[in-house]
Amino acid sequence: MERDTATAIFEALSSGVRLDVCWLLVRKGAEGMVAGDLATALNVLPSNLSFHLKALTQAGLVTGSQEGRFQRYRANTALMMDLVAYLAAECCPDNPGDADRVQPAIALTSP
Amino acid sequence: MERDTATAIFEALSSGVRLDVCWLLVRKGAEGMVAGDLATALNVLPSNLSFHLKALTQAGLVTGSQEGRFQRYRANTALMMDLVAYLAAECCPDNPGDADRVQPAIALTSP
DNA sequence: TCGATTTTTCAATAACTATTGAAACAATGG
DNA sequence: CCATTGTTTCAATAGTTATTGAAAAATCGA
Repeated sequence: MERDTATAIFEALSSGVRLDVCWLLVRKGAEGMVAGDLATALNVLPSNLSFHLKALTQAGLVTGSQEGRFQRYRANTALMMDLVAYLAAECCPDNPGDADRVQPAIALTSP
Repeated sequence: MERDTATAIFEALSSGVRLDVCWLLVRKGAEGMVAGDLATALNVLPSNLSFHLKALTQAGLVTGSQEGRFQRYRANTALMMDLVAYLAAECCPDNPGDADRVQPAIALTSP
């Protein structure tokens, strides 16, 4: 993962509302959630949620698809896992340069 | 890790300069780096670097210690690994609720 | 088609962030 | 004690971000 991609994703995750959206959508899996239900569940104004969903979409963390007059959003778990791998690789003190060796960094947190 | 802690860390990592600082300090390990050397290595004005180091310190990602008239900074790799564990736990679609099962999320990126 | 529903866009505002150069502060060495 | 070195603070500026309510756009059901 490139540095600018990483910073864009981190910026997208730097808001409580957006973090809530992401983790809620992750838990919903392939089913995802419709914008209105997300707004209700998170107690956020629809216009404000739309603002945050746009940011998350531009970062690639969620995708939206139209269903009639509803807009369904789903988490991009593949990108999220890419981020985990990137972070693990960079945080591993004896960094190998890419994300091939993520195990050691994880092992230290859950031996 | 609590949500507000996570958002604070993500915000700290949402700048290219701060990301560079973090990964450079991680690679330096316990030796760390002096502020001036960091500024030179990253080609950033000292006053600007100080601004970013302050942000990273407040987020807990780096620590500073005085050495004579130098200020040495080191990465807080423990917190970084906590973040990896948090992310992995939240991104794992069948989220167990905490960071105990990070392996499955990793395995998908490097089978 | 008409009215209702869902979502996005827009405008206005307030607050925050990054950058720069100058000044201030702190510590050292002569 | 003074000049120098390293770092931080400050002020000014420009750009960005979050929030709200109103309006607009899109879709559906009757």
